[in-house]
Amino acid sequence: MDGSRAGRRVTLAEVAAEAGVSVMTASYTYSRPARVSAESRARVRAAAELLGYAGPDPSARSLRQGRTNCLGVVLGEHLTYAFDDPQASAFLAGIAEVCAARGYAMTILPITGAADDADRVRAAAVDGFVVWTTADDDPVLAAVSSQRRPAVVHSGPAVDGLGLLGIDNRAAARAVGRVVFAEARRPAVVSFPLGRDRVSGVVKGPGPTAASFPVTRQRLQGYRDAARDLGLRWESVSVAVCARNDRAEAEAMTGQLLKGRWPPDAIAAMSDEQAAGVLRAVRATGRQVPADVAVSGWDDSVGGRRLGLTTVAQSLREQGAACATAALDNDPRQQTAPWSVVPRASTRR
Amino acid sequence: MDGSRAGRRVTLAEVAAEAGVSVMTASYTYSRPARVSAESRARVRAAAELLGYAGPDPSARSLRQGRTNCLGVVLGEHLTYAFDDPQASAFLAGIAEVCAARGYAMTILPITGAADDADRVRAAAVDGFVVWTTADDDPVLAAVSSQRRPAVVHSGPAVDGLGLLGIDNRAAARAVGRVVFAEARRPAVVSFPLGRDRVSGVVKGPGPTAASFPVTRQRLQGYRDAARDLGLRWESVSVAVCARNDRAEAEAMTGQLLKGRWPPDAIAAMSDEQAAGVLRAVRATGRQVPADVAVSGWDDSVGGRRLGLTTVAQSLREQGAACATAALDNDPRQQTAPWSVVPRASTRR
DNA sequence: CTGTTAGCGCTTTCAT
DNA sequence: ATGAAAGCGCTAACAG
Repeated sequence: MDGSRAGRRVTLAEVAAEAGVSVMTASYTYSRPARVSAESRARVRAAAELLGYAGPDPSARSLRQGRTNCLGVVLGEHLTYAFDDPQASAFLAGIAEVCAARGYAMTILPITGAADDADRVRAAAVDGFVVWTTADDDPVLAAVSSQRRPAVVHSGPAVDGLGLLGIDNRAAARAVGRVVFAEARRPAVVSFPLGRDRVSGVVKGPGPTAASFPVTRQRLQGYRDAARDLGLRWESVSVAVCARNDRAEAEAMTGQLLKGRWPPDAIAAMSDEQAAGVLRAVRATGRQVPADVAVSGWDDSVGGRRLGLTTVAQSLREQGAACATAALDNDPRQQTAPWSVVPRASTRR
Repeated sequence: MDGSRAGRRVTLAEVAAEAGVSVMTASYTYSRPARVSAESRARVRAAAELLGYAGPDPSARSLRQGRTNCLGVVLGEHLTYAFDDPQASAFLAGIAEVCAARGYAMTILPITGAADDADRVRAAAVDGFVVWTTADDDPVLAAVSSQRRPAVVHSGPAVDGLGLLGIDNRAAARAVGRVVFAEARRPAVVSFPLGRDRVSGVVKGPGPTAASFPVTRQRLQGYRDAARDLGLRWESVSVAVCARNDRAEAEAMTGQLLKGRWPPDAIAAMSDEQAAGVLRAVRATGRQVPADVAVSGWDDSVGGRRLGLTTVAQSLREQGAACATAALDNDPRQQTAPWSVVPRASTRR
């Protein structure tokens, strides 16, 4: 079972000896070749080749230089799930772009929701962190914060001393809510989970602290603002909380809403993915969109565009890039990213 | 611009001094707490808290222990694109799963296609590599191979001494080709790019060495096998080579094929994403699927399922997990993953 | 352009 | 249960 690729390490000192030069000449051959004569360089290269030296040991170099050239990415409890979420993937792509441009590697930390997550954050050989949005009570936030390394949290929660970057979710939800709830009498929301327990179910007009995911909380507040702007009672608005950002679950939850005593005539979802499920469920009951039920999504995805979904446009890719830049530049400011409402045929105006 | 999170490092020695114990007692407090008396442990913890010590420095620990607890992932020239590709994302999710379970971090290397890619591979502080399939002539393969660390290449090219894991693309293409080309007289293929230059265009019956991406090459060979099995001349089969795995480009290329003098009556694509574009282009000309044109995809994606696409099912997620396991276990074997043809309504039988 | 010295922060080894 | 010594492999700083 054991392969042959565990050979004893060759050191720079051995290469230098073989080449008949000092260790520093060998070292400079790799780190600053211009400072070494062409002849020495050639001898060092030849010796390295002969001995099978694969270049300076990265850990030793990191220890000496005091930096790793790695940016850490904390995906909260999502982990593998993040790769399934197109928005999270776009965010990672943005980080990857910046890392590639600056010669940094991108270290994704294995968060699982278990108690030892904090240890893993502490054990990460990285120069800074980008944290994908998580819940207020997520212990990895404290672990990141206790490191003396720059970190930026995407979309919250805000942590003292750490950067924060994202859109104004409340304002965006209010804006799109006004569009989707226009001319409606029984608005409803299909929501992301409220907290890390990811309990699903329908609640009525949840209060401003019902959700511990800041993104969910702020969007709910924005939808509430929109409802009130339009003279609608938030307290009677049904919010179908889904455990995951998932088309199938949104479809099932919408089916429930439509079977209720007060079937909604406008549904604001929190992603285009969810909204696609909402559309299916609405049409499955023979209702027309937007005449009978208006629907809005979030994220302006390719799929949503095809479905004619009114949505909130934002660039997770650019936000990922901006988070990475801020983390690598040790810039702990709060930054606000742009967004816009894209009205399409799924809403009444 | 500079934040306050660049404080001087606190060392274990300082913590030990503050706690009034030896450095080793402080060290054991972190690495093997059971070997330290409860009292010493408490004093060390208190001293660490007081001084703001965030735990042993990962680079120093890596240097001393000779391992990093990081698995490197090489995405070839794709990099950011990999996050857009659902199959690559699934593969990464599989790797992430294994890494999380074994307490490893997952380091994605910043490959850009530039000349310094090899340096970056060499500079990676990782214990092993998983390489996402690339072209025969990709220089990062040599860079990975020259490291004395275990590595597994997904789907090829095969590299001496490195592990190899993937499905038998040729056999799978032959099998699905027999289904989609059945009863056809003018089969065609919508293909991934042939080489790293990613030139697009239509070629006729390309030979078995036309492609330097092994996956593309093997699938083309399999489609050729299938054509010949059915008594069709491969030399007259049009292969529309796309630059990217992308719905829009496949749609455009298919449009070209259908406008030609010998419009195809069966089209085998290399992904469900491409096949979705093929379907749109076919239907845009008023043709029926499969009566006028049979279509097949590859990967058994959720979207493909909805479209009723005949396809090849494989689990990239499981393959990612298997690659990670093999790399971490230093197991350089060649392993073959399972696949199956899923016949659906987009083909004639 | 090249070499010497010192030490990055930690853990292995061996002793007590 | 605790500690002293040694050194992982490399490069910053300085001297020649």
